[in-house]
Amino acid sequence: MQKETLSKNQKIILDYIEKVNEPTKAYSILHNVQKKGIKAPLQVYRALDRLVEIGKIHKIESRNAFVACKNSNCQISKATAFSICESCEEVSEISDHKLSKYLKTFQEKAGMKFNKYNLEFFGLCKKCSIK
Amino acid sequence: MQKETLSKNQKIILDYIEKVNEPTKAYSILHNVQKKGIKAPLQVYRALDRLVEIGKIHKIESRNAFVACKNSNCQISKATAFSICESCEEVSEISDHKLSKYLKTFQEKAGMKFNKYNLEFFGLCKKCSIK
DNA sequence: AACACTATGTAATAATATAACATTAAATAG
DNA sequence: CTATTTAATGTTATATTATTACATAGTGTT
Ligand SMILES: [Zn+2]
Ligand SMILES: [Zn+2]
Ligand SMILES: [Zn+2]
Ligand SMILES: [Zn+2]
Repeated sequence: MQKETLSKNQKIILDYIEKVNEPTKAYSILHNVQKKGIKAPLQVYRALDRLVEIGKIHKIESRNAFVACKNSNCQISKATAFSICESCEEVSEISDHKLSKYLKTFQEKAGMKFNKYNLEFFGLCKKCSIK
Repeated sequence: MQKETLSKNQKIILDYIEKVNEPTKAYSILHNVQKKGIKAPLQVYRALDRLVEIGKIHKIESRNAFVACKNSNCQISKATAFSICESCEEVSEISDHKLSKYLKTFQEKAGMKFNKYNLEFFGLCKKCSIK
C-alpha cells in the first residue's frame, strides 16, 4: 500500500491529487497530467478506481471529485466522512474517533450488515461564515 | 408541500418515482414519462431539483439515482441516511432517531457549522446475505 | 515456456447534467 | 384588474462524467 507499489500511472495521478490539495475532477486531472503522457480519460479513471480501492484517495460523491486521504486510519476507504463548504467548496476529511466508532457499530433495524459508509456534511466553513 | 402545490411536470416525475419504488435514474425517468409529454432531459432535471429541494425525493449520490422520501420527518432533505445493498442495489431510507440526533448535533473540531448531511451505508441486504 | 494477473494504450461511445434563450403561467402588489 | 415579478416550461445545443471494447505489454509463478 505504499507509494512504491503503485504503477506508473497511479503514481502520476496520486502525485497530482496530493499536490493540488483540494477536490479535483477527473478531467481536470487529465488536462494537468497530459504532459506526463497520460492521454485518455480511461487512464485517469482506471488509476482513480485503484487509488480509491486502496484508500489513497477518496471520492466526494456529491461533487464527483477526488481528494487525497489525510487520515492513515480510515481503513481502506471503508469509513469516510467529510465536511464540505457550500460557499467555497472547501472539503476536509473528518477524523473523529467517536463518530467513526458510532457509525461502524451502527445497526439498522432491518438487520442489514454494513461494511462501508460515506458521510458528507454540508455547511459554511469558518472563513465563509464571517463574510 | 403537498402534491397539490406541485407543477405539472413535477407531479408527473414524482408520480413516476413513487410508482417504481426503487432508485431511478434521470434518463430512465425521461424515457418512461415521454408518453406524458416530457421530451427533454432538462424538464426532468428541473423537476428533480425542485423535488429534492422540497424533500419529496432524495438523490442517492453514489448511484446518481433518485428515490421518493419515505420519511415525513426528514426535515426537507437536510438530514438523510440510506442503506444500499452492493449486490442487488436495493436502497432504503434509514429513519433512526438516535442516529439523526447524533449527526444533527455533531460538531467538527474545526468549528464548522453544518446545516445538512447525507450518509450512505453499504453492505448486503438480508436476501443477498443468504445466497 | 506456459499461465495468470495486472496494467496500459487507444478509439469510440454511453450516461449524466447544464447553458442559453424564448415563452407562458401563476402569484402578488398597487 | 393590470402591472410587475416570480416560477415554470419548451427547445436546441453542448458540456461533463464515465464506460465498453479490443489489442498489447509487463510481472510474477509454476
Ligand atoms: Zn481517508
Ligand atoms: Zn468556505
Ligand atoms: Zn426522506
Ligand atoms: Zn441485496
